[in-house]
Amino acid sequence: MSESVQLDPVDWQILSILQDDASITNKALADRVGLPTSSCHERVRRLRTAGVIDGIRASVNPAAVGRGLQAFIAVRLRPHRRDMIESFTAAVLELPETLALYNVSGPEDFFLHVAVVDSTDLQRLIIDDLASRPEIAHCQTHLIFDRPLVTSMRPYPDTHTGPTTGWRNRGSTP
Amino acid sequence: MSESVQLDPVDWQILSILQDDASITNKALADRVGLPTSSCHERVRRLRTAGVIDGIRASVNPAAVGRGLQAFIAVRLRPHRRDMIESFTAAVLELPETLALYNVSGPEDFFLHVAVVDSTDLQRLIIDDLASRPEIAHCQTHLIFDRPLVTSMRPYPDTHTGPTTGWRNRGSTP
DNA sequence: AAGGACGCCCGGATAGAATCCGGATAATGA
DNA sequence: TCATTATCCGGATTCTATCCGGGCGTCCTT
Repeated sequence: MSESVQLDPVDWQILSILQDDASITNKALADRVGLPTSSCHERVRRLRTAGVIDGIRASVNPAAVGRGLQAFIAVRLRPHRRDMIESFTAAVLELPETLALYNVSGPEDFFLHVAVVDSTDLQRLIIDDLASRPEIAHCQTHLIFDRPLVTSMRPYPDTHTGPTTGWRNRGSTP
Repeated sequence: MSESVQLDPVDWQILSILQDDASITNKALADRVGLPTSSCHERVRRLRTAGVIDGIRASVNPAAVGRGLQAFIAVRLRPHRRDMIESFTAAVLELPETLALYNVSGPEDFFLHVAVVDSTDLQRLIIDDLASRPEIAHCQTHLIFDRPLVTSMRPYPDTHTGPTTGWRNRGSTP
């Protein structure tokens, strides 16, 4: 399912547009990439069934719903036992403040990305919901300044020397 | 623009569905929340113009395009000067490996979220593209195990005592 | 308390898009 | 060179998004 798929420049162009705004109509998308609607539609359908596009999602602006503050909380657990890891992740994913949880290597075990109302709310979250948990040994908080700078999935340039994801090069050279 | 908006339970229900799958048709969405299509459409339109929904985006599965490894790189800069911060962020956002860049408080200055082919590729990225930059004092890499657990933006339960985002409670009680 | 104004809900009509299908065409391998 | 296969592409049909007008409940004003 996640076998690396060969993508040609038009596919990447489609991905670039859809990652930025997937509410565009197929007709407008087709016009922008210079394809008939049916071909464009077929491309998108293929990208979805291949698992390259694994979902179309609405992104909610946390600040617009009163969550003006975001933070990363680096969490270190007590000597790891599988059941403790599972109870920790289950509890964290239930919290409405949680945006994402990353299990990472290094001195910290987890990076927890949260969106809260303000610093008071963050303090409450850490004290009541995290530090009180027995499986947590240590928490370090990193406030996120401004809005995170998010980019989209882009191809390596074709001059790239490392392991390549390949190109299909379907009839693009006249 | 980012003034906190009042949302009722139906709005949150719509947000929950659209954050999970925004490719759903308005008709199907309306059926799931128990509203006529026109009312549902109006709700969604309002959520978009209010900035609560700030975009509909396709999410690309990095593994499906040959980027099987993700990592956070915690970056510490040399004594901060604004121009150095700007040159650093500009350079990082140009890298095709960059997924997101967070400017954070704490001992580290930035968390850089990247998707690369494999550990060799990650090593190349750090050595060639990051450590070589004069404004970077230190990099600490945290490999991300498995797939990150991502949740969606959810409301606080109404029993929540902290600062509330409020409810509209539009005619939900017969 | 009564009146008025505003916002929201809702059904229907129309324009436009998504989707399917068959033939044409180019790439691939023997 | 020829057969095969995958993709491209145009058109027709079905479904959807979207707009519009009326009705109703609620809140504010006086």
